[in-house]
Amino acid sequence: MRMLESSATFLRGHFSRRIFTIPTATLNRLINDHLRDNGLVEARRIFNQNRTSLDISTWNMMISVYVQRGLMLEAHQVFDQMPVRDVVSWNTMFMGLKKNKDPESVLRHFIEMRRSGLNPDELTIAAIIDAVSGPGSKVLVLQIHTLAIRLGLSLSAYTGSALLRGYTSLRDLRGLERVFKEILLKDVVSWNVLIMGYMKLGFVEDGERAFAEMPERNIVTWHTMLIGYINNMEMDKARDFFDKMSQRNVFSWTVMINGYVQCREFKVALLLFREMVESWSNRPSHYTFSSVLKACAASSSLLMGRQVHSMISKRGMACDVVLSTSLIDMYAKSGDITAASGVFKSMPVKNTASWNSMIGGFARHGLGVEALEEFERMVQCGYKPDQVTFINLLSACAHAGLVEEGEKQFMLMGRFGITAEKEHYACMVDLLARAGQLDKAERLIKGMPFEPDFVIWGALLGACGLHSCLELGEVAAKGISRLRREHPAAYDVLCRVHGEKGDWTSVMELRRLMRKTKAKKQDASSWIE
DNA sequence: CTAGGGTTAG
Repeated sequence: MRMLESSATFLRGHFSRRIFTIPTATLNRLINDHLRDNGLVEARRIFNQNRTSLDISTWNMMISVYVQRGLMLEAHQVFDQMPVRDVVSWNTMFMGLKKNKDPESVLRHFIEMRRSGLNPDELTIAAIIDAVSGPGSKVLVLQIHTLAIRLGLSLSAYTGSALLRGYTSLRDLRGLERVFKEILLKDVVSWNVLIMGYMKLGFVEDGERAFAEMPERNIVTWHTMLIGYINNMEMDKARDFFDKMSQRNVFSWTVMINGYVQCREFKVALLLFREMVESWSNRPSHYTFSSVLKACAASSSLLMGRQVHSMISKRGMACDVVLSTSLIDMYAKSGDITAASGVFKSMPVKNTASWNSMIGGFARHGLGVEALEEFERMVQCGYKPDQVTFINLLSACAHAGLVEEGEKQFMLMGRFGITAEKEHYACMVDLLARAGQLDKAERLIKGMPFEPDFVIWGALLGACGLHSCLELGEVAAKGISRLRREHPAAYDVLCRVHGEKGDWTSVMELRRLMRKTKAKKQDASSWIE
């Protein structure tokens, strides 16, 4: 390190007096050494001082470093100042923009690159395909594919894997298989992406066939299959596959546990987590804990949640924003609002989701005033509320009977650039109807910019039950039955209840059922039997 | 000098 510093000083000293060129390799090594030692600032200084004699690879390396650290502003700055750019410069920028989740910019820059007369290479094609992949961009994927063919790049495994992803995003099975056949030397990644494509399109058996046929497999292959089974809701196959895996790591366990969470098998998820911990084979990661906390929250397993919390602390695991937010949610959903608030207060860094969890927690506990206060603090701290914030806030008002406050917040949503969605209207209908302002609720429904859905009619119906308003209740019930084609299962429930005319206790029952459906909650049950 | 595939929060 000292040697590096002295050589930097040496270089600086000479440059102020004379002009001579340092070999590119030396400069690159010097800058690189500084970067390795975290001396980004120093590296930049050397870079700036030799600006006039820099080799293009040095420029590219500088961009790459910024990109890798997520400093896109700096990367852009260097990129803009380059006297001349090559394909590597562009590719590095594409990767940065992609990491920054800015596909439009990737496309914009690509057009600019083409205008400058440079030809794309494999990496370029891959980056562009990823940027234009998605529903409704069929033409672009096909065009990039055409371009790749014209440049003779479509046969490579690298470009091929991107094209496979592109056709998967178009849900084009034929295209997927055609591209795969075109790849000259198929490597393990090509096969993995093919399997992923089959699984995403729902062709589980084709995925299995490819898995059997492929010449070599790695752990990602196994994970691709596992995730494929889970997303196709083949939980038995997934578990069977998981049990047969020759090697397992944290990722494998987490995927399996999270799979059970996704299909609402919370107890099984927690049992598997326990198995993982007791086997001492792999240490849970942030991902694992996050999934497990979700399972605790959804099954109101407060004791288990507390155990997980202390596990996180004992392991000295950095409690990041995501994990803390999971903890808040877990505590709030399993009834310990004090603990939720404690975690929230201890967070050094918060984001919108953390605030939402906290406000949602207050709502759940009927603490409308606290929710409103927390919302005020959120805005004062400069955090931007989003759709979810207002759903939570309005439902807090509804639960606490704060009609005027709720109406006020509903009106103020636009000031934050948020337009009211169905969920917000549902909260408002619930709020007004519960408070007995049934006419107002009805008028709100009529004035909505969309058709009322099951939840909205349900809220109204329930309140009609509360306030013994048969007439409007009939309207709501009819509204629900009109939706029967969309919600056959819900209609069944309704018919069962509606058979007993005038029995509003049953309507309350229905309303409870509907609320449960909306909240996607499992029956409250404890981890400790 | 750039390097493709697998998972988290409301």
